[in-house]
Amino acid sequence: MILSAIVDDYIRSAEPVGSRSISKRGDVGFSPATIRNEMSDLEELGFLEQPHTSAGRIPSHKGYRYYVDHLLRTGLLSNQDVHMLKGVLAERITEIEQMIQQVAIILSNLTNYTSIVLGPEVFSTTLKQVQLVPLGDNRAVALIITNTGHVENKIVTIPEGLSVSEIERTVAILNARLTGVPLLQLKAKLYNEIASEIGKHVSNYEEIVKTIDGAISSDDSDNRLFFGGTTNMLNQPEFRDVEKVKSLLDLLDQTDPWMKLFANAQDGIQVRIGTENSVEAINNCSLITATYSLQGKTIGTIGILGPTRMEYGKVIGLLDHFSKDLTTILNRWYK
Amino acid sequence: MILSAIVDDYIRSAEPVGSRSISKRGDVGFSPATIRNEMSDLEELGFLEQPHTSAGRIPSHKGYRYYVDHLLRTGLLSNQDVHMLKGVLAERITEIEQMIQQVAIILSNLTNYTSIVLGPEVFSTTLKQVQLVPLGDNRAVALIITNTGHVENKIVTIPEGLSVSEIERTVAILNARLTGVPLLQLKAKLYNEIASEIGKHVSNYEEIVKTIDGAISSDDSDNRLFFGGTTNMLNQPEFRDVEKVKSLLDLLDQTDPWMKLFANAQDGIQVRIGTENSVEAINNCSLITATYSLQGKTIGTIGILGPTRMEYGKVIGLLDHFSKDLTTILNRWYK
DNA sequence: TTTTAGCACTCGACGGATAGGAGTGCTAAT
DNA sequence: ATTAGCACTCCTATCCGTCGAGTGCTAAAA
Repeated sequence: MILSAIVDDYIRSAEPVGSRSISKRGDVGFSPATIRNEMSDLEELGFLEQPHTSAGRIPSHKGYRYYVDHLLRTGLLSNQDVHMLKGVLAERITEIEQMIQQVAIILSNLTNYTSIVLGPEVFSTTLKQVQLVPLGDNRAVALIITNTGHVENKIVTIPEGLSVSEIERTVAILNARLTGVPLLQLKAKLYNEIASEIGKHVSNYEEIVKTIDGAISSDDSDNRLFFGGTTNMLNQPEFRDVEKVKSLLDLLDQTDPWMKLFANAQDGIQVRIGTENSVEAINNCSLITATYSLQGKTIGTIGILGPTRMEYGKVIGLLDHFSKDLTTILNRWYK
Repeated sequence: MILSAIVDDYIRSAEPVGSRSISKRGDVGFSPATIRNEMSDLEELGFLEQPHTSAGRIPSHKGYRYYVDHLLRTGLLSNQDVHMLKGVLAERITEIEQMIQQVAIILSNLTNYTSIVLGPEVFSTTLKQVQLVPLGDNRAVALIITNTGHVENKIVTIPEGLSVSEIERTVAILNARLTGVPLLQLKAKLYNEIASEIGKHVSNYEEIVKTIDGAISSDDSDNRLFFGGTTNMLNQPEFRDVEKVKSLLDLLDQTDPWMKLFANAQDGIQVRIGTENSVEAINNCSLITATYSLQGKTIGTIGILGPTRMEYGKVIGLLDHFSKDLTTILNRWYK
């Protein structure tokens, strides 16, 4: 009970909390002296730490962990929040990416922290259709359409001396053989199986295979990561130091670290506190993530990054609600 | 000569410069006392200011302006820089936007300031071709291809009860009548001229005009602005205060202010110092811009944002070189 | 045995005082 | 016209004393 009170207080004030202020709150019916004794014990057990002698206590990582695992009462969403959520998700949006970006913005607005949203994962996204649209000048637009409704276009140069019927046949083969194949496997499949088949129908197939290769090697791996409210972090007192701001912003500019952080995401809500995050720049932050899915398969992650001193209850409640709503909407949409 | 020395020194050290340190530099052959007299005069004329009595002087906005207009010797690019530049621009890139983004990154790396690049302007970009690619399910991908080589795709829902030939006819009309029209005028033209013509050939033309409208109203106005090295600013001593960092970063998140700042860009290099920028958050910054063009028409802007205390000579030289190279390459490419 | 009151002690934050130094402005000499 | 010299100003850093929040311990109370 005392640990819970300390964490709550610290989350609100960002300052070491002393025995007297706990006692005065009313929900703990003990005198400061008693609380002091307990706090001393809690410190010995590793749940609290003291910035210096004769200062109040602040929760340690272990303390936060215990708080999250055992003491937390997940906050219910306010009506206002739910209403806002409904409004956004109800909008008819044609592309999944637009929606994802919207989600990132809303999340950061509601929490005042930074949100990170990972769009549909490449390895569960499959090819739905390939289209080639001629532009003249030996150029064409290759359209790669995925099962998540995303359309990607790429300009390709068509090899010399290829007849229209040859091109049509090639596209037909691609569609027949590659539909339903995960994007990540396209390349392997192209070389292992399709290339030879194309060779049967088309003359200089080496050139054309190379062209296809260029078209399908997607370069949008970094388009899948969206951030919202990056400057919200600057409001937190733990980022009053410009050096820390810089290292965080530099991190937000990169893609790789986030992929690693999100890679081992299990289904459901996950809370990683401080050094539990493998990236050093956010060792005094906590990252809470939730997954969303399509047709029973997890396809993406939404997350909130805040200081370790973040409002776990509220954020967990929000992410839980959000991820479920997102899943529902996506599934209804793609039926 | 003395003003020049003071500005140079201040740019390097970021600290008020005194008479003694100027005298010691050697290139001004006077004693501190003489320099003091001159400095006093310069202050009276408004070129210098004193943070407080008995501190050194720093250049005022007027001082910077005079320095830039009359005293500046544009720094030549180092061989290294030129080489790096060539390397990037030589790469064969299929989309103009990729190149623009590359440019932003390189600029910020070379200068250690923040770069802002405005891609091909909507009002000089014209439509080259419209294509409709059916997806099944009453859905299709509309492709909008511009003269700058950019392809945009949008998913549209085709109104019920429209025959294939009707659709084909509609697209043919669009291509015949809209090719060469600036993107910004598409909408007006659609309603004023095309709608009635479509009406002659197609039954429920209201629905289809609405669909076309949805497809051509581009939402990528914010895709045209690229930033590079946003965190570079944090290295500058004038941004040791988190509040300033926040107001700058908030500004970088927006699009509108930059459009306004870039709107009245004339051809060639333009230097705007401090409060000459209409946006308050960058009143202690300078913005240097240069334009690039295609077929003689200015189509975009590249710029560097730094503290007023920025290395004008180096940056101006770099931007000049860069914008010319960019123009050359673009023109060669689109011939 | 648990809880509480009392008290001495610690340590950081805040404020005033002081010394040092960089730089100026003025005057008189060169 | 330039320079040396000197008094003066004002910022910065440092030291020191005070204040207050908070602890830890001991002894008394429940």
